Amino acid sequence: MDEATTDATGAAGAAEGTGPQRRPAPGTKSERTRTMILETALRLFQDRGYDKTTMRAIAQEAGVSVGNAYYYFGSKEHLVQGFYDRIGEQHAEAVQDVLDREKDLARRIRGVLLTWLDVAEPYHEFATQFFKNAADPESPLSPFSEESRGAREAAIALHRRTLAGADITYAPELAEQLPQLLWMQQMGMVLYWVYDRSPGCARTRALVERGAPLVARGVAVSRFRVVRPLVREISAVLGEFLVSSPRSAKRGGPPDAGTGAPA
Amino acid sequence: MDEATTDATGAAGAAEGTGPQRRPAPGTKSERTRTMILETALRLFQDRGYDKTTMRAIAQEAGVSVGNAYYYFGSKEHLVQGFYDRIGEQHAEAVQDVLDREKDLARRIRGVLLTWLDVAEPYHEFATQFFKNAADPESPLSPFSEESRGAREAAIALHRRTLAGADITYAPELAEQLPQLLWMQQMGMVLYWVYDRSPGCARTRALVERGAPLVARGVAVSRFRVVRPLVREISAVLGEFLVSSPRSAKRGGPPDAGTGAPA
DNA sequence: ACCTGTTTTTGAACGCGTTCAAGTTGGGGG
DNA sequence: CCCCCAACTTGAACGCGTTCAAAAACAGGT
Repeated sequence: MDEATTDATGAAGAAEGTGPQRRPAPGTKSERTRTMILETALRLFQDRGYDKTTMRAIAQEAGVSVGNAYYYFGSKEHLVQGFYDRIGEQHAEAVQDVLDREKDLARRIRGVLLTWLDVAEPYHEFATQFFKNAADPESPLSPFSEESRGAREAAIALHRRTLAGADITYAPELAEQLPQLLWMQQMGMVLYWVYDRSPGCARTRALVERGAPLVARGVAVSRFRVVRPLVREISAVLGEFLVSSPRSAKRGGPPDAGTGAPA
Repeated sequence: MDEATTDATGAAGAAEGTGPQRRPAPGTKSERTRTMILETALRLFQDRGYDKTTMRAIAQEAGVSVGNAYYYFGSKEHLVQGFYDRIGEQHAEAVQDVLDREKDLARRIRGVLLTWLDVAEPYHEFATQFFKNAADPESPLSPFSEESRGAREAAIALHRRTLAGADITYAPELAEQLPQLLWMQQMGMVLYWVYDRSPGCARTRALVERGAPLVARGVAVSRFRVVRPLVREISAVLGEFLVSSPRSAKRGGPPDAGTGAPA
């Protein structure tokens, strides 16, 4: 947190820490140590929960020293990044089925979201515990952070495919922002999911069942006369304030979110 | 966090901790100590930020011991609750002006939100730091938590007045959920605001300028034919899944959120 | 005044995430 | 073979939030 203290050692003086913090060449011993630590951490997280898993325990279980873990991972939070990627990949794979089969937008959205819930289910309890870190704007775990960009764009791309393969027409002005909107809907669902304590996350599932057709209808309705100016304006605002994939992050503004209760 | 360890002392065996944790009778010495600690904490938070303010510093500055601070406040987070109430009250007061003057819904919403930004501005940096705690479902700071219920319902009531005093008609089915929807819009804005690093939070203000009329128009449009079934369905879903003021919290489901942008 | 029980207050101690100066290893040039 | 520099590894130590047994202050009742 304090950049000042970091380079107190002087010495190398390299900007951001001394360690590698990024994957070393595969096959090397270093790489094996790294994945050993990561695997151990993820396993313990899942077993005991995030808070109850101590860095000391991770290190011991992985057969290394505490300091060594910090050589490869900047913080405890950085260890969680693995989950993002893992879930994202599994989701993308599991969703293929639905996208191939279904043509109806509502069904596609429903399928994509429910599949995500299936994939993420094992991590539910664990997710609850580290969710707070994810919400911290400074944290690399934030879905809006630079570090999460990869996972985020992959997810948005997935929603683009969801829309592309559906047999509907909607206001063309929305074409660009819609995938992001769907992604935000997903983030909303995740938020709900994190709070959800019903068995099997039944409530979240119910929300998806009800919400998906609703969103699909909203999209379909966007081409009608009465709402057209509204849609046009919405589109403009979204374009200006939404998380944009290529640009932003340079400008003064935040990475960001939307106006409130969209979807 | 571990209830088990708490009553290891046995003794009193009272359920939730030994201390009072709620306001003692006013006027007593105890009460003065309590507010002394609270005031000191809030001051230091604002001066140095949340993370850099240590419990030891708070205790020392307030002229008590660390343990004593914990006698009155269950945790560091509990000390922040004061901000919620304070901002809420100041907002409610500052907003009166706008609600008296304006009749147009868009202007009213705009005014309410911008006023909030004005009131909260001094705490922006500080808010960024403890926002992560607020996002934790377990935390008493969560806007959805039981402990925040008071502040939350007050805020929703404020939005109810915002709607009531406006010269528009909208789909009657929405009457019940609309205030909550506006509250969620506000939560969305807060999310954006927390991430916003532009000077004077100009971007958040711009978002409000653009978003407020948009939301107002959305509300107005709700009475048209084409969207009527959609509105009806939306209303039903919201009613089932939104944070409800009186009920919920008993049922199996989560305290919860809506489909859209998180809080 | 004194005993008695409750409320308040203390500060040392615990376990945690994290840091750092010092150590070990490994491999390439003399 | 040895030396050297970088990559890697160590574990004690730091500062934090939090806990707890014990001390102090207080309030009646006798």
